[in-house]
Amino acid sequence: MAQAQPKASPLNELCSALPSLPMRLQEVGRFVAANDYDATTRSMRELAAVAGADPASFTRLAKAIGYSGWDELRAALTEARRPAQAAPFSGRARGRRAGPNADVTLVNEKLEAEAAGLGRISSTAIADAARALHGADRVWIAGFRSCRSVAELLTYQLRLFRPGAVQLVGGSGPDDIDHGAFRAGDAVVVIGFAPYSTASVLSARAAHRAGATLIAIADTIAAPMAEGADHLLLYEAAASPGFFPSLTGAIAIAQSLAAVAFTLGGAGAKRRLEETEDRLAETSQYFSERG
Amino acid sequence: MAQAQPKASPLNELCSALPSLPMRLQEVGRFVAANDYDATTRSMRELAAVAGADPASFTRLAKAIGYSGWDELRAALTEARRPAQAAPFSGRARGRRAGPNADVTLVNEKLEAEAAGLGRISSTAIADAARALHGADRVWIAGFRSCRSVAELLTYQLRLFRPGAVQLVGGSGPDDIDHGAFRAGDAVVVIGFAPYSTASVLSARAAHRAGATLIAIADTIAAPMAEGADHLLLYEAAASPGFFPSLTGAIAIAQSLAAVAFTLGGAGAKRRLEETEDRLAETSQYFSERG
DNA sequence: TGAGCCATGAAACATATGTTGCACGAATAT
DNA sequence: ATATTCGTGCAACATATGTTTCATGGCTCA
Repeated sequence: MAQAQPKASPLNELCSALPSLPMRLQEVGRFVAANDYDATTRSMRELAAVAGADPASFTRLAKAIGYSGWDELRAALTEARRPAQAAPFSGRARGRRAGPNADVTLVNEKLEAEAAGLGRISSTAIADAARALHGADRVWIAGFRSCRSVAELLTYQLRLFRPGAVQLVGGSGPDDIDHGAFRAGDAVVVIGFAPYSTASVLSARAAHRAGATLIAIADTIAAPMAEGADHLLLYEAAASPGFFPSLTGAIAIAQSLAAVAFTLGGAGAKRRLEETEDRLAETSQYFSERG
Repeated sequence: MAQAQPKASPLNELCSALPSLPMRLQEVGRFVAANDYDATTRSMRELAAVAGADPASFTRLAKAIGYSGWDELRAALTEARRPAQAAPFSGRARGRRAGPNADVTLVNEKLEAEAAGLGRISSTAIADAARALHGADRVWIAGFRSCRSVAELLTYQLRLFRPGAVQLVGGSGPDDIDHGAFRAGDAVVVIGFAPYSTASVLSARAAHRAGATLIAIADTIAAPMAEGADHLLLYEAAASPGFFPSLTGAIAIAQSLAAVAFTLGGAGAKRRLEETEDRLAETSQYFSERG
């Protein structure tokens, strides 16, 4: 048992220890994890009353996960919650040398670059495209290979409030691609970056040929699916280090697109969203503690 | 003339009342204002020791500002510091003012918040998880509903250099879920945020039960799939405005995970990636101008 | 079935907590 | 100059806090 986590957050060690604990302590532990702010401020007895448990359980919980008592656990939690001081943080220096922490450095740079990339997305272009999306009779979404995840996310979110009008191109496999279904009045969203998959380019061309509104999400103006696009949403795929282009920007665009389209949908969209959520909840797609 | 500030924060009323207080109470009051976090957590006597004052001063300070005692002041400070609750989906869709550029503003806010959220991802946790991924015999990836897109992206990227070892849970539909397939030595990645889909929670539990390494990507430490997780990667889903939780952070984590796992794979991973790309190119999955 | 173990709740314990009364000293008013 | 008020520290108070102990009930294992 090589538990070599030198400095884990108290909540982490709590959660990882949960499953091996007695039932009651699990409940209490979950309560603490879910209400960690109150755990640090209110008293043990108050917590017990709200959680519907015995005060002693908290002491036992603390001891069960290695602390000397509730006081010590609480102290650890408060320290973990302490707001980030405007600290000098000498450690954040950009040491680039490859050492045992080369991985961490890689991740840091990646995240930094992606955060910067998000800033270069054109919000007006997104708003325009969303209006086009809102006005379309039907919406088709095409993305293949690594872009498939973006396409599916956009499809999923749009379907929440436009159930019948949104279609994922090739949703049931490669044979499901029917570019002939595009019509004038439709909107087609094509997502892609270099190297561009053949299917995405064909989708874009078919959309253009059919007279549908073409919305391209791509990494370059020179992208093949950008030719003849009515709306072109650009993001930086190559900016971040790593072996593979980044999709963070594309995801951000997709989400913004869905969000704006939703607000344009107004009360009707809101109602349909609620209906969908209710249906999901009723069919117990969602998990609840009381199982 | 009544009070000009109808609903001032406790700290504000404290500061505005400071000048008219006795010297010693001013010192104590300033100390409380400067260390309000400790004021809510540490005890009165501890504060007195650090501030170099008498414990009674705190009680007197509270009464001087209009509270019944230190307990009441502390309670007010505690409530003021309470973190903003994450509202359910449809609940947060309301309340957005309609204007000519409301859409653009919405997008801007969203992108800004997401860029900020990326900064709070723990890169060391990702590096650790990637090592676990690298060491695993097989890798299972579970994500459902809106998280499905993240799961698919991670599956796709990992498969590029570990073709046989990576499996998407439920890849061929809901009937394809076989939690019994998890074994010790496997790694299981579960992605989810509130409201948590039942399938994801079941996957996490099955992984834990099977003795597999559980890597959870979630929005909260209190997430059900985080229980018993060997690696917990957190991102901010609720931070950004919009009708739906943001997946940008989860995508960023997935990509970083894949990137680090790839570097750990070394020359072998690089070779397999090249093989995969060559194969895709040969079968004309990729578009070329001369195509 | 019986013995032992463990989880759990209630009550008793020692202690730390917030509060209040008191004494002393300085500043102010008469 | 004396009397009074007010600010301040100290110490005692009543109480709430975290902890521990004990009795009970359910469970497992022999």
